[in-house]
Amino acid sequence: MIKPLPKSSKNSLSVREKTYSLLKKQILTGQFPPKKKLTEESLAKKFGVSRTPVRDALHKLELEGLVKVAGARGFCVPEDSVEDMSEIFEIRAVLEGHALACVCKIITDKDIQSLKELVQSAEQAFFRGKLEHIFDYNTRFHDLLYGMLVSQKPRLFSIIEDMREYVLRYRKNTLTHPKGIRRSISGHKKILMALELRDPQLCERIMRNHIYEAKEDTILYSK
Amino acid sequence: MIKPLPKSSKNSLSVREKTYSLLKKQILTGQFPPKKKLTEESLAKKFGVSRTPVRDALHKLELEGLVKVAGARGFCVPEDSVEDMSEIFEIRAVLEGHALACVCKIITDKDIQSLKELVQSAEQAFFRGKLEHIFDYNTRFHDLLYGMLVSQKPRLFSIIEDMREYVLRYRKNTLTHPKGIRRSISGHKKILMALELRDPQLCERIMRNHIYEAKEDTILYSK
DNA sequence: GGCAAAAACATTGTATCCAAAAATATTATA
DNA sequence: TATAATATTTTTGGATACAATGTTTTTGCC
Repeated sequence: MIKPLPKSSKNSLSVREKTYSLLKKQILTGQFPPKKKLTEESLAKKFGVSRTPVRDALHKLELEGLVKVAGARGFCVPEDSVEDMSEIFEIRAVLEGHALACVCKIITDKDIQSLKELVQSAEQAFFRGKLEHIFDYNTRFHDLLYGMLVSQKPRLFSIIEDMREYVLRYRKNTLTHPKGIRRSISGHKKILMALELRDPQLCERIMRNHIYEAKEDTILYSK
Repeated sequence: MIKPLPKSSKNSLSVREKTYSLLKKQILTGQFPPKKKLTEESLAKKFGVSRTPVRDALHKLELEGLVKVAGARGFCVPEDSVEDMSEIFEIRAVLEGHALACVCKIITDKDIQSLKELVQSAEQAFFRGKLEHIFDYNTRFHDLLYGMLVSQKPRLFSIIEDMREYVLRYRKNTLTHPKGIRRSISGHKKILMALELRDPQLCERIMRNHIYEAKEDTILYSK
């Protein structure tokens, strides 16, 4: 017998969702000069949609801190601020420290192996001078790591994702500096070690430290 | 000479903001049965506004986890789930632990004194059997504590606020049980002690523990 | 009566409209 | 010319209209 159909999962994104992710991407890749006012009308024209989905997107992005209200009216991309970035990294350190402690309780040997391979690939890319690949390996390392949390701790996962996304644009600078790369790779090795020991407290400490290092480097190299 | 005017700060809330907080309040006080579909139209009629601000409010509340998409269409208040609540408390433990460590670096003796008075008031209310006041003292204790963070760590503050708000409805039960109250008050005393010592790491440990206790009690007494 | 197709209905998504508010330009006056 | 009052334009907030898409009910067939 044929089953009663998988309930037609909607595969086409709504205009709102498309507008939202497009706008977000453009903001994260620095397409809008900070402080410049974003008007609904012009964005709507740019994306070929009406003001409604643009408004929705702007409001959602405001909650994420990617745009903020400009004076009494309208939105703009906020200026980069060290304090702001610092705070985000601090929150990340605390949350991801906890997340790694959770992960170490459920991770399999196989997953650890995959992570190891990613670190090795990053290291090889570094030695071969392929600095532009390192950012990707880095991202995949973290994605694989936290992907294990999605089902058990969906909220923790999504807050972490938001925060990482937010600082992504700054990180791109850091991870082209040899010193930043070396620190990052050695940090990942320590993480692997802590995971292999399945020691939650150690995991937490190591991850916190890893992110504090990332914070330092990001502040250093974004100037 | 008269100054060029303080730029007329808007004091009247927009319809959207009013709708949002009204709906939120009603959800948090359990006015909508879980799983029942919330339709924009009916809410709009109920609040005497159009669908637009209701839609905005629903989308915002979705991000906070106070409503979730129901099937392919519309929203509903999610059912209480122990896993969900547990996760929130865990995140709170981690974030508020960090927050207290931050607070202990900037808190004044005067603020510590105010906190002490709040704890004493709560204790007296407990001895006098005024259980219904304890919840308020509790809230004021936390408000005063984290209020010190607003300017320096606005994001940390607002995440913590969201999480606390989210579990508020469950806490109300807990804090009418004598055992829960006793644990809560003794937790606050420990927090004060750690603050007086200005020991960040101790602060973090104590606060984490305090919130884990709250989690246990909440799960226990909400059944 | 039970099931499937289709029609009717309900509800959301998107666009547009209008009014209120703010920013900007213009004019009058000193 | 500088400033203040006022008119004009821009832009947003909120309501409404309409289209698209689910959902439910009805109807016809076996």
